[in-house]
Amino acid sequence: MSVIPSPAEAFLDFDEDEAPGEEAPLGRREAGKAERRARIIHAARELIRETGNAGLSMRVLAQRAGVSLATPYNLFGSKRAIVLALLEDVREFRERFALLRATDPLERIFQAVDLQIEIYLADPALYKTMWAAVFDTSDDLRATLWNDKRDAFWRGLIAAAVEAGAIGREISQEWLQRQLDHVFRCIMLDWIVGLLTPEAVPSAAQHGYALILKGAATPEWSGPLGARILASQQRLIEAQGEKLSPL
Amino acid sequence: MSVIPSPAEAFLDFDEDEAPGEEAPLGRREAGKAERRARIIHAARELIRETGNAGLSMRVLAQRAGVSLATPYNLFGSKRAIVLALLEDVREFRERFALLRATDPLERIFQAVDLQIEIYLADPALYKTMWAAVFDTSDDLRATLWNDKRDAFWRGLIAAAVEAGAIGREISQEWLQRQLDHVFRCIMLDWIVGLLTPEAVPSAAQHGYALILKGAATPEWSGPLGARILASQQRLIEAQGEKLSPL
DNA sequence: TGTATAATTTGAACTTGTTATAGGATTGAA
DNA sequence: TTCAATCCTATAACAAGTTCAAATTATACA
Repeated sequence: MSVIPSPAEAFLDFDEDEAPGEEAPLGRREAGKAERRARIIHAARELIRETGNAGLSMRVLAQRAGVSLATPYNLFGSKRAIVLALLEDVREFRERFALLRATDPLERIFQAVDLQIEIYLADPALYKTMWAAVFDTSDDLRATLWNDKRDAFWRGLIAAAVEAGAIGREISQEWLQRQLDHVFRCIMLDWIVGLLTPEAVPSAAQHGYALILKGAATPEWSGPLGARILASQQRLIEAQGEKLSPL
Repeated sequence: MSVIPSPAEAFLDFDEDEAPGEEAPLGRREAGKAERRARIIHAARELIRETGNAGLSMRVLAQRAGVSLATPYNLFGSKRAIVLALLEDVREFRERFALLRATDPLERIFQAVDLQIEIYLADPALYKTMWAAVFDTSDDLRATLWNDKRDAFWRGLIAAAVEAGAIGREISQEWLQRQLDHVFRCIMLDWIVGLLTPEAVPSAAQHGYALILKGAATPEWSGPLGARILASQQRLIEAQGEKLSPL
């Protein structure tokens, strides 16, 4: 019985356990499969970068990858699964985040958000299609993006803020994280459909995160967050004045 | 030159100006067009209610409406536009909201959110497909849902809260509304893909709105909002304990 | 080593949203 | 009433995602 590996699994394989302890029994069949899979992923990256979202046709992809049209479906399951399988940025994200040094636990959260957005906006063609796939409601691949590693990272940041006394202990960390994620996701959505200009995206995220975090913060930490709200909305209004009104 | 009316226009027509002053020159051609349009809308409603999201095929829809396959495209433009044209709930929403009497301006916001959610959850088949169309990023119908009337209503609620001294005057009302909307939209998204059980949806919305509003609130109004955060997250955690973990 | 079995690629076919073309109906003017 | 212009409908076709039966290949076992 062949099981189609979810993008999340493929992603997990990539991420940490690079321990090559159990690669020995890789028969010729598995090796070929892995190579085809890699070729498909590679071709998909190329095609998206070249032609953008709409340019990724399964027939062109199959031709480019040197396989038949049905093979991507056997190996990944659907077009959407292929697009989501491109998401392996967490390694890069972790490396770059490790370089940041912020003592303030809330500052760390904002830096993480900024970094995430910077990565996405640096490669719009790729990540716009990827995020469009996230918002595709046709099939049931929702668990893909919110994998455990990603969750654990953000929950760690929030837990640190609680430990530092920035966020009240009575606040549910799980739901705080979730509401923050709502803001992040919708900002990505507004970005890919053009309701937010790239310049406004970081400020919009800062603004939303600051609002929610201030709602969850202890009184002592409320002040800086209020200042951050004002600063980010100032940037947003200014950017809006220059460009056409994005709303 | 025939102009395809956007769903937003059709929606606006429906909403307020029912003044039948200019219906006289409705020739036989226009009358037939209006009737076909109504038949298509009616058939779309039926089909979605019967078969759910995936069951709405354009061929079946055309057959059910007694028109040719091309007619819905001529009259509406796309399948997505038809689904979005089903959105005419604002009249019902306004009527029911007018019945609510809350002196507290923030309470009014929470009641409006609850009411909105109640309307959506009362007809899951229809509104799940409708919201799925909202999150469809393929074409450029994004301005449809966020029409001026809807915006004006919510902005009015926020402005009233500012006037009452509940929300700081230094807060940008436009961006506050937008961040609230982010939470609302993502909660709808989580609902339609099954990440949120119907029972959890109202509490999740209350929770998100309370967090953001507390972040924007004046100190005097912060206390009740904090209580609301705790109450809603309590409900969420309890609901989570009963069901399978929705995350 | 040879063969049976299971898994996997493949090319064709199916479904569905969308569009181009051709034919037909409606309106306004002579 | 009749003619011409215009708009609309319907058929067919196209493009893209997805699936299915058959061929092909690798593995397991004698």
